[in-house]
Amino acid sequence: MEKYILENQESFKLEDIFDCGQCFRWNKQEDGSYIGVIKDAVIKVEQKNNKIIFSGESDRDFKSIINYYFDLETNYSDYKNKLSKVDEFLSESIKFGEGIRILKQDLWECIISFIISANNNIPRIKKIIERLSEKYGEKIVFDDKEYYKFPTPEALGKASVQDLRDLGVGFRDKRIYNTTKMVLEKQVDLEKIEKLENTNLMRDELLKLDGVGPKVADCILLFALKRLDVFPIDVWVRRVMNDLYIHKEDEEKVNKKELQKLAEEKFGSLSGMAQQYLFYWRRETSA
DNA sequence: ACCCAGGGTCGTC
DNA sequence: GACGACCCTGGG
Repeated sequence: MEKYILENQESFKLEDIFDCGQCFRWNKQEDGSYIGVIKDAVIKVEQKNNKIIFSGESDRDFKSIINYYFDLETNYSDYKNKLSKVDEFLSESIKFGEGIRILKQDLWECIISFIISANNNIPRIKKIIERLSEKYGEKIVFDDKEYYKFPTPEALGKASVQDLRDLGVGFRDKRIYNTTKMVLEKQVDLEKIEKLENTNLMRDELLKLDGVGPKVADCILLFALKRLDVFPIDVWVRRVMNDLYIHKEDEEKVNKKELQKLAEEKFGSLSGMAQQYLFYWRRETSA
């Protein structure tokens, strides 16, 4: 068992990081710690006073996995200072979600996870991803309990449309099936996407995948490819942006272009960060 | 029991 | 560009 301890780490609260909607595979334990699977490693994180303790096992360098995944080279104070100056709403939302960090998640896992997220709710999304991993992912034993890696494209490629439907993914069965095929056949080359410089070129590639529309593409860009200039618009973001800035009676009539433009003007290259603070704030504070 | 919404996308018009 | 359909589950 390896351990890695951080002291006085700025911008790091487990609840904020794991409950802000960016990831689906971290589960809170009874003692307040969280356990999750990062690629091939099961990791446990606990936060006590000013210490953050990571424990787990991995073939790769434990510290570098953590440093990378939790984006520990980035200083979030700079982001927060800039965004807090935008207006009182941002300042308020940042105060609420001060411990948020944007995780650098696996691209493939992120693609499938957000295809599943379409017109779905978070508890169900998490359950579906667990079932997919149990059935098609490799087993790992940690602390005498069983965990499962997220399935590789090759492993998931063994599932038929019907297999997926039987697992409870619903109408997303064909989308997952088709996207897996496209990735396996390299009609969309994930390694190439990761090397692209331009956000729009990356998005164009992602949009070729079945089940990936503008919203899902932007989530993938933000949560796996670390593009902070995107602004994923879902029902919650539309809601909070309308309440704060637009004030239309019927929030469904707020169009996406208007919101994209507003985000670009107000948040610019930090739009993705702003989106997370606003989303988390609005979702957690509304009954 | 019934209705509705949930981190949208797709096919069709 | 607008519109309905779409699996399933939890909550009112």
